[in-house]
Formats: sequence, structure tokens, C-alpha cells
Amino acid sequence: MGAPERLHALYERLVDIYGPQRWWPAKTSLEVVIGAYLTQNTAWRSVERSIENLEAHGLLTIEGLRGVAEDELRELIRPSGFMIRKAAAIKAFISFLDELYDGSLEKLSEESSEVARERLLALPGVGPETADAILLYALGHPAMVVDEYLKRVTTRHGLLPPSSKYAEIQRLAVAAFENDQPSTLRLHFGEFHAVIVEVGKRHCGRIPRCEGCPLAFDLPKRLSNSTRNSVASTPTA
DNA sequence: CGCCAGGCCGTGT
DNA sequence: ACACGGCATGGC
Repeated sequence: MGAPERLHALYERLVDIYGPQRWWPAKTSLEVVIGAYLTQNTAWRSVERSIENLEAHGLLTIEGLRGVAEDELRELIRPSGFMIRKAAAIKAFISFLDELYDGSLEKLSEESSEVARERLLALPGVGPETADAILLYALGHPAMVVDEYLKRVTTRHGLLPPSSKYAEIQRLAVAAFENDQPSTLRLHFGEFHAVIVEVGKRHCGRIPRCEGCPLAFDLPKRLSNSTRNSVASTPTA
């Protein structure tokens, strides 16, 4: 069985264990976008605090974020950290939306996936993961989101070399769903990222422990009974 | 205390 | 093209 099939098998098991996640955890598409910015290298619990602050001040709207002073925005998102960069980035996104899409996420979602991704990546504070998360969960495109946890899962299971970059991991993850109906890709991608984060938060620390991980069954022996920080050095091609 | 968290960016090789 | 440190805060 090749790497894509093995990754798909891991996905199926995670779905069996954790059930439907219904990600992204947000009430509106704008909240998805804001959450995507705020969660960068930040615990989700901290993001929730910031979202609550914005909500309490009635700023979880385009108009609200357009009108708020940047220094006040910083204070409200303080719990998420990196507040100076993140406040500037959120402001830049609102300006981008205003200038090119009449301040409408709906209109942005009518843009092609390729053009939208390129334009998102050109914004400050938006890298490949944030762009793909917005494409998938806010704009409705079948974009595969790659995060640190997916990198850890794929490399530790020997599906990819540890040196793999975003695009390579993404190719593998997309290939894992190549036998599924195209019309179901968006839902699968959404649930895939969700269960990866779920298992990642619980079991995929920087130093591989893999204790109690439901996926530990398929780990290469070198990793399955090891608490050292070594990683498989000769992955299967 | 020290490490970590659902990344991204500027700088140096 | 990479590797690396900085960015800010809160939880454990």
C-alpha cells in the first residue's frame, strides 16, 4: 500500500474514533478568517478569548473591523499574542476586501480558487496554511490545509521525509483522496484537517511520545516504543 | 521556571 | 532555495 492509501486509512480511523468535527469552529465566515489569523502559532483557547473580546465589542463584522482603531484592535486580540503584526494583518485584509470585493466575503468567494489563493498569499501575515484555511472554511473551496501536526503525522509514520515542505505534504494529502467523489472533497478536506488537529493536540508533541495515540499502531517500530526525539531517517519511497 | 501553541517574515548563508 | 531567530501571550 502506497503513502496516499496509508494516509487515507489513518484518516478513516480518526473519523471512526473522533466522529464528525464540523470544522471550522466559528459562527460566520468572517469569524473563520479572523480565527485563521489569530491561531498562528497560538493555542486555540487564547484565540477564543480574543474572539470573545471582539464579539463583546461588536467588532466581529466587516464594518466593525473597518472602523476600529488599530491600537484598540491590538488590545482586544492581546490574548492571542503577536498582537502588533496580527492587528495590522487583519486591517490589511479588511482593506483588501473593501478595495477589490466591495467589502464582501461573498464576492471574494466567487473568485477562482487559484486567483484567490494568490491574492491571499500576497497579503501580510498570510502564508500557505492561513490561505488554504480561508479558502476551505471561509470561501468554500476544496483546499487542503497543511499544519505542523500533519507534518508530524506524515513524517513520523514514514510517509514522507522529515525535510518535506508544505507543497509536498499537501500533494500527498490531496492524493489520499483521489479515489473519492470530487463533490465530497470539500467536506473530506475539512474533516481531515479537523481530526488531524484533534489527534495532533493530544498526541503529537514536538518530541514524539505517541503514547496512547490511536495511530501509534502503524508507527515504524523505531518510533512506536521510543520516547527519544529521533525521527525515521530512511522513509519508504 | 522552561517549553509549547492549529505560522509568518526578514535576514543570513 | 533553505535554515534560523523574532514575534507576544497564556497554560501547564
